[in-house]
Amino acid sequence: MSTLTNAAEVLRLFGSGCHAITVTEVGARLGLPKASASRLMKAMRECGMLETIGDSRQHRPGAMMLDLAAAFRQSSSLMRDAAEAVAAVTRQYGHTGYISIRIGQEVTAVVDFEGTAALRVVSNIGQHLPAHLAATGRALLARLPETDLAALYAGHPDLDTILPRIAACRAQGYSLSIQETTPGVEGISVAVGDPGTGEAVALCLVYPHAVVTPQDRDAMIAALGARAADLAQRFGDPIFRAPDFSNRTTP
Amino acid sequence: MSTLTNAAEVLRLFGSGCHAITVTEVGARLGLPKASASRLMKAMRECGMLETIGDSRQHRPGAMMLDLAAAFRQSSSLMRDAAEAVAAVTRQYGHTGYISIRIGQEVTAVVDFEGTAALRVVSNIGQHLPAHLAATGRALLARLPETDLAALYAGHPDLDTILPRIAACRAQGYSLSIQETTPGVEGISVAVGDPGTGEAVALCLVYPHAVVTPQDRDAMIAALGARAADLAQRFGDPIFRAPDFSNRTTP
DNA sequence: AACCATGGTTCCATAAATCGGAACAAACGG
DNA sequence: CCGTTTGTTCCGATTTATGGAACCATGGTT
Repeated sequence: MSTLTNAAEVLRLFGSGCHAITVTEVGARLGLPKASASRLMKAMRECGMLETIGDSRQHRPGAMMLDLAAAFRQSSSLMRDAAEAVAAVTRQYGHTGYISIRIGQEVTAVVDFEGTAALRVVSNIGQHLPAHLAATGRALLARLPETDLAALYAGHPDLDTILPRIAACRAQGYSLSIQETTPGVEGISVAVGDPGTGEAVALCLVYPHAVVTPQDRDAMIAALGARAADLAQRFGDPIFRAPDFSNRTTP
Repeated sequence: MSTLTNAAEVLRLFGSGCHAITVTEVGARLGLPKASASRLMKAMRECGMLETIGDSRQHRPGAMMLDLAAAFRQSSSLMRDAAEAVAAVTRQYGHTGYISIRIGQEVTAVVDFEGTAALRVVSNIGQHLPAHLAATGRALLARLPETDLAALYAGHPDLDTILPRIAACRAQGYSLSIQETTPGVEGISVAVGDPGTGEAVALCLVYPHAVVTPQDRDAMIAALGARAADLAQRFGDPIFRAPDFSNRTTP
């Protein structure tokens, strides 16, 4: 294994809920001798990929990662415009909004806008969720051709539940999640893509389940859908389908 | 130069306003033969540090950088709590807020909260500014002992302007920036640190110059100062000084 | 359609980096 | 103060990177 690969493995350790690591921990989790872990992390510190927290032995990603994440977001006009669209809807309704992308079977939030309502959901950027268990994920999966979707989830234990659920999202043009990942939290999502780059993003609004009536919800879905439709037209997305309540299959 | 160093150099190219690069461009800007640039970037792609945009030859940072930036933010309870504090003030006044950190002579925004006011400033995370030209930067510089400050700016052409300006910030306990980096935009900032880790962050509010009266401004400075004072007490920051309008030296 | 120009990849011998075990140093906790 | 845990340095053998040149691919132009 080369240095670069090992460095990437170290960085990957920060993936889910891990904010700080030590040399020993890296050695243990990657199966590296501590000499190698020590040398590697020293090199990573010296080039800015890692930094120590204060002068403790704890390491976190270097501050340069802030710039890289920003570059990632800015690299796609779809993401920029989608963020702008969600921000507008968030301001209109006061509920937290964000945009997500799918990577394989997972979704990650890219940008978020905290709501202003008294009861609001605080979203957590950088957290991965199984795509089929999130509104954003299903909205994105619904964009895949049936064959790709089947291939992606081939052998998955819940395959029989997943496919029809995605199909329903495809038919109704939006996706809904009621207290699925977090108790009391409900979310709606609509996806749009850019055929020029092959990217797709999900626009999403989350709010406390208790404070929103079905009528409010439909209004927000329509608002999100209208913004997404605008994006779809501007980017020439041939897959986008606007929310259609007559095909509603969710409560 | 080792592979890791070169990889870091490549990533650093995304630093300021550059969202996408090609193999040739990397070769040119780093002075690498294109064979090396090609091999390096291929390796970086394979380990997730880079990805191509669509199937073009443009590269951007890998999606993993989103997680790393999130880990960076979450690694510090000071940053987390400061973000929470700014979010509260942003909701209260409707103006965009963010927190920044200083790295050498520069400041970078870490988290931001977009305002809700009709006229609002859209902040840009991941953008570097010279610390002495930003409200956040001066608030952070004012935390340095005079000797460290002088050392940091030794030989700087504007040294004679910078030092007194920082001293003024130190005396009044906050920092003000009127149409300094962006026409029509005004910002206020207060800094607080965590002696445990040696970190310091600046809390900041930005808004259109025209819509805020001096009275409003003082109220917002006081609100920001109160939140910062709370943080300072909880973290045991010995340097923090609350805003003191009797020492006011700015308009 | 053929061509050129640009940008990207592969090949190869040389040269330089990494590898892990073990000894060493530092920091921590009791 | 000492034992324990954690991190760093040293070393030659081995693996890997390096860059020039030749080789493909792509897209635009005549």
